Amino acid sequence: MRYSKLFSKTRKDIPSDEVSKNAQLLIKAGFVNKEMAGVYAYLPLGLRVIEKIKQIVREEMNKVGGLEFIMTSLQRKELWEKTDRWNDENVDVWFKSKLKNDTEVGFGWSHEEPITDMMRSFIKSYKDLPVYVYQFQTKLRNELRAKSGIMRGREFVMNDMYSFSLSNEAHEEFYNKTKDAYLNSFKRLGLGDDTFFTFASGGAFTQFSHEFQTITDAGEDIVYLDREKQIAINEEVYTTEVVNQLGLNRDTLEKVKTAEVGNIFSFGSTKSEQLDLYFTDNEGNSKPVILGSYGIGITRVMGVIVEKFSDDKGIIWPESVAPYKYHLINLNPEDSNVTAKAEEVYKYLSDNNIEVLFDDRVDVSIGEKLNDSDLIGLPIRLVVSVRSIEKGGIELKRRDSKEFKIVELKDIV
RNA sequence: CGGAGAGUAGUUCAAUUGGCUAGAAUGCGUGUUUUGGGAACACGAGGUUGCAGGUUCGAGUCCUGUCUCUCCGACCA
Repeated sequence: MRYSKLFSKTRKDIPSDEVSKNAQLLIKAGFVNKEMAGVYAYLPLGLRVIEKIKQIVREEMNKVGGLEFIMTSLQRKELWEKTDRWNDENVDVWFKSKLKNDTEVGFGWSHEEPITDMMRSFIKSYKDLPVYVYQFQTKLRNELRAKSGIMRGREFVMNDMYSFSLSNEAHEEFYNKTKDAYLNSFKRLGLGDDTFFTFASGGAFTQFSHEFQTITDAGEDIVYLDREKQIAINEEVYTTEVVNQLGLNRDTLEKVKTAEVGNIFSFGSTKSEQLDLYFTDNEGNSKPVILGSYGIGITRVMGVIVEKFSDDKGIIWPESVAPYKYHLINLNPEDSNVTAKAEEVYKYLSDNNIEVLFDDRVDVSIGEKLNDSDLIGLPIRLVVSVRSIEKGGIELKRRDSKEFKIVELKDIV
């Protein structure tokens, strides 16, 4: 991609009303644009990051047997009335509207009810189970107060998976596989070292639900962490009884601030019973399907990554989610030799399907190009300049390092 | 939803007690110079001071309403 063709620009100043680090950096570097409080547009660079995150999660969900699909944003009121969650007193984040004929509809803040209802058409027999489906959906939530930049918006991208199993044992097995898939996802997303499996309040069916909490000051949760055992307890269920039950020692737990990046939840048969999702077992008995719900906040993960990986110059993307791997700079576009060499490098990388952002701008100062490169934060910077050619080639520098070396074309990849 | 604060150029901010043609930086445009860390100079464009109403000889400034934004709290299945 040629930077000269990219419409989004870096900027020196950011709107004063944006205080969160993630949104400040993402706006400054030209990844997102704020539409209104808690609502952000994702520009070409930002979208590439989202797609990278989605792809990692997609691969992990596929590994446990998930099938990708996509549900609707418009939802029927009746379904949510069956579970008593249409009422604004029970769910305070609804966006609601009306069809022209006055039929009330809701905008999807979750898809648990619609998917459970939809499965009534497809799950009739024990032979139809299990079913694991997931989607990447824009969720709409009428938050009373949006905050923390892209980490808590009114419109955000979420990966949600739903499991339909024929017994608690079968559910349990899938649940644990998914837990590992989640941990693996966060590892691949660059958050592995600071993301912990966390016991949290569970609702009616189970004592706990499980969250994946990433340590960051930008978070909104407090957890008590046992680093050795790699598990944590959310403040909301932190009691001596729970500590003992989990075989932990209160004295060795570390209190840390975290952001919830994922959540997995067992519904048992409660929701199936409410929405009438039953199957016939091999003895002809009618039984409720066992449900599980699993979610990863895609855009929140992006925000957390920015919060954690940056310095005073800008973002430092983990390689797995960086919009491009290489940031190629033609530092002296007025010099025909330099330009020819830079174009050669660009062609070489492009021909080999290697992701590269090529700063080919001719009317921009050297300092601005170098600063933009630090701000955007791609993993590897390649500079072609009069000086680099004198030294024998291309200057290669990692974003997270101060050292650089001179390399030739064939050494880049 | 409770509490607090703020809306002036694309952006960041000024503007004395209510008083001159609402300024500066940055960004943008043109030109000259410059070239390894957001370069220098010159010229230029850019505003219904969020919106509506009111008080006044006179309102960015005071009053009323309204919209929006931000922060703290509550909420976050």
